[in-house]
Amino acid sequence: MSHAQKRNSARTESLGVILLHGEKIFAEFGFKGATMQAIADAAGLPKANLHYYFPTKMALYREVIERIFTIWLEAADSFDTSASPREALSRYIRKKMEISRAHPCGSKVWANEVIQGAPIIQDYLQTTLNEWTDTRIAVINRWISEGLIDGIDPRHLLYMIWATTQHYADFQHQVVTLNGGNRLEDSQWEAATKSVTEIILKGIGAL
Amino acid sequence: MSHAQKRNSARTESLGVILLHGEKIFAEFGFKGATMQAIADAAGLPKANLHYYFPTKMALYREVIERIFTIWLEAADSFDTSASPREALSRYIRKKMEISRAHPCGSKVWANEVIQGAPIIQDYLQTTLNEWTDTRIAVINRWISEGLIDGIDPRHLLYMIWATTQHYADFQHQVVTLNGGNRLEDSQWEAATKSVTEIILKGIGAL
DNA sequence: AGCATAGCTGACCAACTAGTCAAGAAATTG
DNA sequence: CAATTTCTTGACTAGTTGGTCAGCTATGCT
Repeated sequence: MSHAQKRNSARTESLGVILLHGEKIFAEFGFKGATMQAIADAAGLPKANLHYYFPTKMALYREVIERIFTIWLEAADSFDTSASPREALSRYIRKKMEISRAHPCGSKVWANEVIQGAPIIQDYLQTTLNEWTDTRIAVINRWISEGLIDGIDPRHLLYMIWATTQHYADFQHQVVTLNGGNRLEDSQWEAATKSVTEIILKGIGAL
Repeated sequence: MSHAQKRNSARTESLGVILLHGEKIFAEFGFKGATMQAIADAAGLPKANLHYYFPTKMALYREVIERIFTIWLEAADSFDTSASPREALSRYIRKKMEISRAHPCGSKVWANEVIQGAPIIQDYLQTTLNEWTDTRIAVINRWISEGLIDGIDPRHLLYMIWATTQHYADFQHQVVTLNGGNRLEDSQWEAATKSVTEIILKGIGAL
């Protein structure tokens, strides 16, 4: 490894560790409840080091939110508007379930943020999310007019998909507790994904 | 009003105001993020007055949680195990939607608590909620064996109902933003309730 | 009225928190 | 090697927070 790479990797490594544990602590305590000291302890770094990379707690929080939003956008793309309802929704639901499994803390930070009135992400909601939602509503309405699915309200269908898939991340603790205290296994995640997909697809007459 | 009633009403009134605004602030900032001063300001009382009724912030929080749990138990009872799937689930979903509308802050506090790993309500989850869930799973399995609904996994059906109905409370801000910034009207709540009920009932083959 | 009790509150304190800073360690460059 | 830049960190500060307490007011009782 060259010197340049060494230095660069030191920065990358520190940034990664801080963001990873920041996400965890913000997920657990919300913005106000999380402390820089707690994040520093979790990351195994002195608190002053965090302030070297992120001038304020808010700056770190924004970065964490930004990353989650990027991941969310990837899932959004999997909602293929040119596919059949069955295909498009199956893929979208599966992708959302995978994100819930791979990034539960990110989902929790997002949930916390929205519960608290979305002080930071308000602009995302009004612009990007709103536009994305409108295009998908149009697609779903087209499906309805083409007789591919029942005449349901597209908005409530989207809410149901979001709510249900994110439930497995945000309410992870409750799900685990009701699963006898054991984390969901591969097969249980697969079963959950299939259950959710089947009920929703059949529920809108897409089967 | 008699003297006894006056004194008693002073206590009742103060307790009610504190619990009401405590719920609001805890919903907005989580346990650690909420401050006694913020609750006091919201309630229009000096902070010391809160400590007269509740010795610690934790004691106030527990009381708030307790009240929400009571409301939740009422809804749980509306899941009539002797009714048909169609009737039992329709009534349960409607009740849950009504609670989301009438007690959004309570729902948010519950959500925050679960997201944070349920440090306070862990025992509720393991005992009361676990038992309630088991009895309902048994009922749903009976419906399946009687051919009244499809052979779905009861657990995931329950999660879907919880997630979707509570979404309208917990993610209220997101729902309102995507509704052009306007709170849902009576007719929109009714439409949401019907959409959710229809998709789920049809989705499990109960229609 | 006069005493007793419940309810209320301003002022205070010890603990904690975000953010600063100066001094130094490590890496990079010429 | 020496100069320069990047990175790291212990120690500090100003502001905030949960909780206390002595004294106050209002209510209830006889």
